[in-house]
Amino acid sequence: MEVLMGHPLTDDLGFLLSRASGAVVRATNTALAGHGLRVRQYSVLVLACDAAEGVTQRELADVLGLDPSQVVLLVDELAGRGLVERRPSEADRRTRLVLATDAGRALRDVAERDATAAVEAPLGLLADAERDRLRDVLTRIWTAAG
Amino acid sequence: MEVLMGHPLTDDLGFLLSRASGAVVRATNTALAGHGLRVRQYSVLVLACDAAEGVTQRELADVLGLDPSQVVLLVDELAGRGLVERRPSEADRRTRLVLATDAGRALRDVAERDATAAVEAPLGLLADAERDRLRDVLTRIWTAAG
DNA sequence: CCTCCATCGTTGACAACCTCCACGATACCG
DNA sequence: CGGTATCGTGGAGGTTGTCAACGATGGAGG
Repeated sequence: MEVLMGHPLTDDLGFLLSRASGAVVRATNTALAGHGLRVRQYSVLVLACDAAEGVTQRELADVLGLDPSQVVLLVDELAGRGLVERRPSEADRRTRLVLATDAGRALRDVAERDATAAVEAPLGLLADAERDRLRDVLTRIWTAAG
Repeated sequence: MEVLMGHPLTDDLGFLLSRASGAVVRATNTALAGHGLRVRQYSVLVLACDAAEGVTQRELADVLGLDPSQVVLLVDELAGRGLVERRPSEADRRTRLVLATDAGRALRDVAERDATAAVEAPLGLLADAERDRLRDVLTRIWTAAG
């Protein structure tokens, strides 16, 4: 069918996706700048804090949708600040488990407050049901694109 | 209340947004590579084709959420390939209107097919109602973040 | 008319990011 | 034991994001 609609581009889901994502990332970055963090680093830190047994860098790359070589640099920066540490895995000596330090967990807690506050403006106006629905749709898009 | 939920990061809308966006942009970029286009350029081209009277570069920057300096380079590349042209505005001589050429419109048509086909995998599984809802939510996020 | 200030496009510099390729070390399979 | 695959790492090259200037033009107020 595809009869006349509004602006072709502002109807394109891919465009709307990247534009909204850019805005949110921008806001989060400025909020995290006070802690010397960028969103990428913050994401790695959260994942490290979240995994009691540590996370493989390969797992980080898969979850974040990044190239493994990027993860190396991110973990380097976090480790250089003592927020995470690399521990060799006993099960598979190729992998190095990334674990959050106490300093890392502490920073994550305070940074999380600022991060959520920063996206309160764009995302806060969504109803709870809408947020759940959006979460579901975005994860489905991600898995379908894998 | 904020009681226990799933993975903290995979519940973060900002993260899900940027991850899904990255996947879609990646797919679109590889699809457009055959035409020598990237998503940015393609977006500019679409907007230029869409505006019969031409678009100001400032308008392009606003709609795309980009820095004006980026728009300059994008239009340069498109103009260098004869896909768009810059015409001085009579109303405001500071601005230069970006207009699509016939070649630009022709390329846009064929590129659009490949672009939509590329995102068919991640976005095709969404029902029409879901897509409308997603469009609405994403535009609201964008305007709220402005 | 003239002055002050805002806006548009443009340029340049710099950091961040993405993509790809290659390598050593280790694991796994036969 | 030999061949193949995976993990982390490094490097190269291109793309994007951010910011600060600058000249040219427009617009408002005296």
